[in-house]
Amino acid sequence: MEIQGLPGKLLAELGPSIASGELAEGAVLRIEELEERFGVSRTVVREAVRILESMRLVASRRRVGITVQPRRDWDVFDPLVIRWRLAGADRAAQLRSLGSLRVAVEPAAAALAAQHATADQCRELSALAVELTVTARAADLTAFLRHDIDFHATVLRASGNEMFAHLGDTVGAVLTGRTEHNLMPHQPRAYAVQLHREVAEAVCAGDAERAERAMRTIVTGALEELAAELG
Amino acid sequence: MEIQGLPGKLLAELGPSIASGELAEGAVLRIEELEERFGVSRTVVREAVRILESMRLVASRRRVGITVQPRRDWDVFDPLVIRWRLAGADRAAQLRSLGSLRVAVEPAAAALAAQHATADQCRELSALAVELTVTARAADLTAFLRHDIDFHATVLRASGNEMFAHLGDTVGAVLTGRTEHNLMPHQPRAYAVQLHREVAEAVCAGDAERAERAMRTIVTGALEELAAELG
DNA sequence: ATCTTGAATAAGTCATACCTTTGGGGCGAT
DNA sequence: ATCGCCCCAAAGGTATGACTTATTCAAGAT
Repeated sequence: MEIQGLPGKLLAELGPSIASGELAEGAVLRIEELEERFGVSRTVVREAVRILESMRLVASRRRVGITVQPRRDWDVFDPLVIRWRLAGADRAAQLRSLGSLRVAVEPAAAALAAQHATADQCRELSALAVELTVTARAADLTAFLRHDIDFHATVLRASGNEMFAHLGDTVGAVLTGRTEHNLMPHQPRAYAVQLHREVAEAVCAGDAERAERAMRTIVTGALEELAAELG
Repeated sequence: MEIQGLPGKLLAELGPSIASGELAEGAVLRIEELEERFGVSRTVVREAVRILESMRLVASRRRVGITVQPRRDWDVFDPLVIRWRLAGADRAAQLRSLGSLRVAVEPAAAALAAQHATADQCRELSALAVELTVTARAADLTAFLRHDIDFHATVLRASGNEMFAHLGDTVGAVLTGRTEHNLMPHQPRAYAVQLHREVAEAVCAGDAERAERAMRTIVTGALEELAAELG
């Protein structure tokens, strides 16, 4: 759990309820009601609500209560909101949004990585590319996933752009979700693995254009598979 | 102010202090100290701190206090964090990050917009392109800025991707900051204006490739100017 | 019908007491 | 002198009750 303590418990309950649409836009909660429902004090309820408010999932107004806000107001970049949506009924929409985001960001990150990656990061990318090849061949999806996440996170980090770097976890969540819901081929496609190797090579060689192209192929491929899977 | 009430006051003070580096990584605050400093109750302090914690600007530990977290942990996509950084000593770095993000996202958004824009959005884009032309010629920077922000926000919204759409405000903040700090030519370049018209046209014509290319030219140009300006 | 006013309601704030965790110092054993 | 254990104090975490303030809604006046 991200946020600790009792407020975290409330969040873990309320956040997903709202993100999944179970608590629809306009639904009203009251502090007192939440106190009773969770058996906690006002202090705790208020802190949890404040956090939801800062994510714009809810708005609190006097004499009215705590009302669930329309989706378009939600802070869709908040890591918790993303996780909650991925876990619930909104999963498909969230995956689509993130898919497009990846298509936009990851190729650009790869290009920057080719210019800014440190020697260590190059070594790590190369090593991860090897691991991907090995685990793909062995059809070890768990290890493959771990290295795949690591690979993309490393590229994003190597871009030298802090905002790109922060998308590492989010991309990780997407990949995890994809594997968990069997949106992945039973054995990773050799072609995709080959592209990862190419990204690693190009980044290490400082070839921004090739890195970008290879990465774009990877993420557009992923997006297409996703679209096919989700209809 | 985004977050209302007394906790908002604290945030408005603490957030910028941290974002600007005035309160450096590792600095320790105590609840009691903040109570006295701001003349508010524990409840209020705690709620403000909770929010800072959810942005990962600080972490709270028993027996230690509230410690400022290293930059790399910050939730750099949080709109408030972005605004605070833009307002303070971190402005240059934040603008650079956002510049790269724009280069990645806006062309992709323009391409999607060409496929998904509604008739209304097309009309709005066209009208805004006209306004840009007019206000640029009149060297009315204020009106130009307003329409420029609106233009980019509309393209992002028209992409049909909620995450892209949410970057509208952020891009607006960047453009505002650029104008306020005279990082803009005294009169908007005719060339840039022409590119906006081209984006509008291409989007309305459903020509994704041309829309993407024109938008890419705009944002890479902005990034280059920024780099030149900031060294 | 419209405006005013007042009462009811729910969030916002405060003060205080108490619980829980944890870092660090002191003490003893080795 | 060093190591390890234990206990205490410090600071955040939670609970509670009283009070304040804003806001809605409706009743009554115009």
